[in-house]
Amino acid sequence: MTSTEPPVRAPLTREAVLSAAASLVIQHGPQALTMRKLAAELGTAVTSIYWHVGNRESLLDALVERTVRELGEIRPRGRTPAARVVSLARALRRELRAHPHLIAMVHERGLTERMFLPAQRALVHEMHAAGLRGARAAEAVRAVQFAVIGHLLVERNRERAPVQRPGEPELWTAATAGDDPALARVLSRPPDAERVFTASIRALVAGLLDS
Amino acid sequence: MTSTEPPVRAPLTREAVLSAAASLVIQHGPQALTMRKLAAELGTAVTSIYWHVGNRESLLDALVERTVRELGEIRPRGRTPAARVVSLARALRRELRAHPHLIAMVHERGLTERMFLPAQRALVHEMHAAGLRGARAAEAVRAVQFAVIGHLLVERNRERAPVQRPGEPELWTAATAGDDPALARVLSRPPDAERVFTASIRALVAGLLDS
DNA sequence: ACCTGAACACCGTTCAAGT
DNA sequence: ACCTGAACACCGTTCAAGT
Repeated sequence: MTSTEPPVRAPLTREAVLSAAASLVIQHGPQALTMRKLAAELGTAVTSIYWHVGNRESLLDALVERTVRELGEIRPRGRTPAARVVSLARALRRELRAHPHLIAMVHERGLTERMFLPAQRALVHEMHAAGLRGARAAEAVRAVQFAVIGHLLVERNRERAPVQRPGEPELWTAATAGDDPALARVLSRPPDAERVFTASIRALVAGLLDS
Repeated sequence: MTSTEPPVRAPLTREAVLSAAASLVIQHGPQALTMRKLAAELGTAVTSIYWHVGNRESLLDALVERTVRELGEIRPRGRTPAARVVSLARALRRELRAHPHLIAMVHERGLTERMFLPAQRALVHEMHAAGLRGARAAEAVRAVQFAVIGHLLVERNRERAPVQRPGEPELWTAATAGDDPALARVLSRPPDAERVFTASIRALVAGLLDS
């Protein structure tokens, strides 16, 4: 006798809103997360969302909280402290690259430091093992941290805007490269982000640990 | 006899549109650059702007072109190649920090590489002077470039979202710092971006040049 | 306690119409 | 060649009203 009623929807919850929001961001990027699209996705009125999460700002805050909480633990590998720091940095990069959109949102909402705390602890441990202490160790930790985040931001951006106008190719010919055709060849091609990252971190850590 | 006419406005030009757009961005940030606010600023109808610059996308493109073209030259200082590379990086950072909003737009529109070309040439020169050539030199150039851009992006973000919740202070106590109170003290305070940058670049360049 | 539609003040963009 | 207002399809948010 109830078969002609409108379909019974599961009652809207804060968690359901957050999950739908996350899936929108993961699938179509942050700009796809509008209150109206979210409501459509959930099959509710736009205004219902407001009752559960306040407004768009606090929705984003909550989403970011969730992402930070869910970020996995990372374990260093390798024998020397330098190798272990490099492995931490690479693992961190891999972890953060898993959900680039969400990470971007974390960053944009100023929670990057907080997200980095577990990694920071591990880094401190390795710096101590390498014989650095106090302000020196702290600065080394921060240098690695900035490098990881910085490279991620640069990469994310390259991926989002791959078309470089006029583009490097026509700008690096053998003539402009100080008679170094091999260099011209490498610089005229888009960089391999992973390679640049690994090389940078190795050099950075080497420079930090022996001086 | 023409004194009661509406005030004669200088005819709208593409340049006038670009200048007004730039000033809006510099003063109030990229989100303040809406077509309607721009029209209000110029005292014209919104739609007039479209005649001169096409649409919002091409307006941003043109704005970014202009910024890139106006970026000044940078000269290396110092005696050793390492010192000269560090000085290039620091000058670059200072230059880019002068108009953070515009630089952010350049980056978001994928023109960062292009903007970096003059600096890239100078860096290549120094890498050659330091004895690096070919792929090794190219990778070193890219590492420095990524480091400069990366640090800038991280800093810009810290400045935009200075409120860190819960914040590092309560997270770094002597107890959690592996018995290193000096380190805990440094890590519980917000980093001095300039210091971190200089230390990072020095270590990176040292690591790149001697291995 | 939860959900709704109407309404408001914003967007970018198109288009037909003016000079 | 240049400028205009009206109109369209989008935003986030508020609010009074429903159950």
